[in-house]
Amino acid sequence: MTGAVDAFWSPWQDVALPEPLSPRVLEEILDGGQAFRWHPQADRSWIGVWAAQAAELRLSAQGTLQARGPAAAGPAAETALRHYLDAGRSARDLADGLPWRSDAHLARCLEAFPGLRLLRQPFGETLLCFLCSAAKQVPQIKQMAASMAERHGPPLFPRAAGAARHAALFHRLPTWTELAQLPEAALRDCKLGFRARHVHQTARFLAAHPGWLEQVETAPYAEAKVRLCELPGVGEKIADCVLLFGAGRLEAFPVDVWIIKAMSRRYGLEGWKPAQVAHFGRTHFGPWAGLAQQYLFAWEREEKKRGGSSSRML
DNA sequence: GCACAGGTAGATT
DNA sequence: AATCTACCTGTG
Repeated sequence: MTGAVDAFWSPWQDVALPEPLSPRVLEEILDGGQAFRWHPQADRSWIGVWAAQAAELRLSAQGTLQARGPAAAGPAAETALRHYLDAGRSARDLADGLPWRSDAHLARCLEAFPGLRLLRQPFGETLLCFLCSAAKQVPQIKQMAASMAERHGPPLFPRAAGAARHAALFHRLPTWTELAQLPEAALRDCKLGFRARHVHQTARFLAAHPGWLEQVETAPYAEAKVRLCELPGVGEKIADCVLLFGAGRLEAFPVDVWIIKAMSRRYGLEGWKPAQVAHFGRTHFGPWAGLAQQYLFAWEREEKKRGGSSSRML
């Protein structure tokens, strides 16, 4: 006998991942700056929404991942979740292709976050979230995404007992077509600030160019990046984030201030410009440079959280 | 009160 | 071609 509240969710099911995860690594995957729509719950589970999908994730004591979705979502949801998590691919095997044997710092990053993986997020909403990311920290980006979804994205499910607790959560983000209908002021009301103009103009551009986004998503990396940079508010960093997190292009190597600092401190690249760091990263880390970037990023964030003192020496 | 934040684009050296 | 600066807004 389960209560009415739990009738909303399907039973918990194992999600077979190639590697077990620690709570710390799961947090880094879901809340470490690649996705902005996962919310930690009091019981250490995570509730998240992507496209028209919703799921709750938790770890067993053994570090295996378990998931449940809205009962109404049906069996296709499991396939969608496995794709989103890129569950068929081993993060360890992928990371093994990085030059950790000759790079001691990278080696300790890989060791510190075993199983850290890149998500396969929907292309369009990855673009939207990273257009909002300029000069913002993760909690604020999450706030903007939540606000846009709640106000301008339709609810995923009819009101149900279980959904009521998280009613505000269970909206999908507005599509670019829907965004094109909104006045810029509506986006400013979602706390986007000057990013509202970028989102608005991008939406208008995409509305005027049907199929553009789909073409860019499947174009070769170099071409896709050039095209993305044509959008207002998209520069090299955001283009690389969209391609890495929203199109599975592991050769994309986004260079933000964290990576500048990391490369400066750990690799002695003091005073290097972003474009120089990007070139170094691509050549040093190789075809999966974007994966390396995620490990480096996780390391720096962790150190800051620990109040790392070495970050200020030299 | 004010600098700063996971950037970009246009102006100014 | 390299280096400022404005752009919104919450947080410290």
